[in-house]
Amino acid sequence: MVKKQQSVRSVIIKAANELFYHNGYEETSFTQIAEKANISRGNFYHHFKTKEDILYAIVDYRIEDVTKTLKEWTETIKTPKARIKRFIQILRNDGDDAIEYGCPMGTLNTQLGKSHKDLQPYARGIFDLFKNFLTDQFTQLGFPKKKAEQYALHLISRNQGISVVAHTYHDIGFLKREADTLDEWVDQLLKK
Amino acid sequence: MVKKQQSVRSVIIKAANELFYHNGYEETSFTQIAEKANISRGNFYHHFKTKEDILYAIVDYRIEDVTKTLKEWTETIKTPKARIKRFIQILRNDGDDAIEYGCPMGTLNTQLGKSHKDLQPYARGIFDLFKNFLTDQFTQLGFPKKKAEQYALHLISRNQGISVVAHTYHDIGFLKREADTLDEWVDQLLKK
DNA sequence: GTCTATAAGAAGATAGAC
DNA sequence: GTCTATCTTCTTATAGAC
Repeated sequence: MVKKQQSVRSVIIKAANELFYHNGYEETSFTQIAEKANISRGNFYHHFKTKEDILYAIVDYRIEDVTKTLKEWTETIKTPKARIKRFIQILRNDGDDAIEYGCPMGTLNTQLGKSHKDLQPYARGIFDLFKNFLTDQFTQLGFPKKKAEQYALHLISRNQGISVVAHTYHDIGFLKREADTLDEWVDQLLKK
Repeated sequence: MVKKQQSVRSVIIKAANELFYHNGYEETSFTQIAEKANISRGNFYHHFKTKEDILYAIVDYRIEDVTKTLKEWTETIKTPKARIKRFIQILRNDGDDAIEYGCPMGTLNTQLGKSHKDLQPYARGIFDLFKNFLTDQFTQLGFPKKKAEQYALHLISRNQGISVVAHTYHDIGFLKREADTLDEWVDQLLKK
């Protein structure tokens, strides 16, 4: 069985993506990325001209990844309510990483909001994917567009807060308890 | 009227505190701090031996500041419920800064959680002040210790989520709407 | 495309004069 | 205590051989 050859560019992006998530953007050097990707520092510059370039590429990579995931959810999960609950389920599934490193989407935005304000609007595109997806679900449940959007942002906000506190306290129990509370919030809202 | 002379150490801490909040820890250089504090780079090292030293000093400064604030709240605000609502009110009062830079407490922890894992537990001390304060209020309202602590963390979590999303979208309307929703949550909880 | 070698600059940190 | 001058190390980035 032949494993599909990954392009060097793709290997670099995946290495950098993980390093940025674990150690932060500013704290990650080209040396580290090159080592993790098993290429020389010089070769790196053949694929990416500046450090910002790779950040853009990483955001694109994540957007592509999330888009694929949400498309799959839409196709395989039948009801809007179940899709909303699937979003909440991310907290439990990725709980260990969230405890250790926070939410990949949230921490990237928080960091860029300080060090690279020009790039932050671009990174916000990942939030938009979830926001639009959730808004769609609430709209399909009969809520007017504006209300649907507010509920979508509310859910994302709760999700982000849980990640921040769970990360700060390294508390997986808190995370699971709050995920349950979020599920209950959805149940209450849709019971009316 | 004579203005009280601030110590150089205090001036450095305040300058660094603002720079760390606005631009991030790793992104702030000694040159920037020295410029803002109007001292030479060399003088800086007379007061702080390493960059970590100043981070510890900043956390101490913030802890002192928050401790003073919470003491004042306890003395001037009569009911536990009103004190809890005062916590929520922070969102509205500091909304403009939150939109621009996020929550000072949350973003510091998020950043240290990546770049300086050893320092993060120290910075968590600021969270603990609010956590203990809110736990006290819920306890005084008759909730058992464990439940009181869970509600305290729930409130902090909601507060953090609101800051992250409001910062990401630079949306003050969202922040105010969600602060109102949090107030309602408290009303509902205490109505029972 | 991939490499080695190296440049140019900024960072944190130190030494020592005043 | 405060300054200027300097050191060392690490960073991003480039040049040019293969």
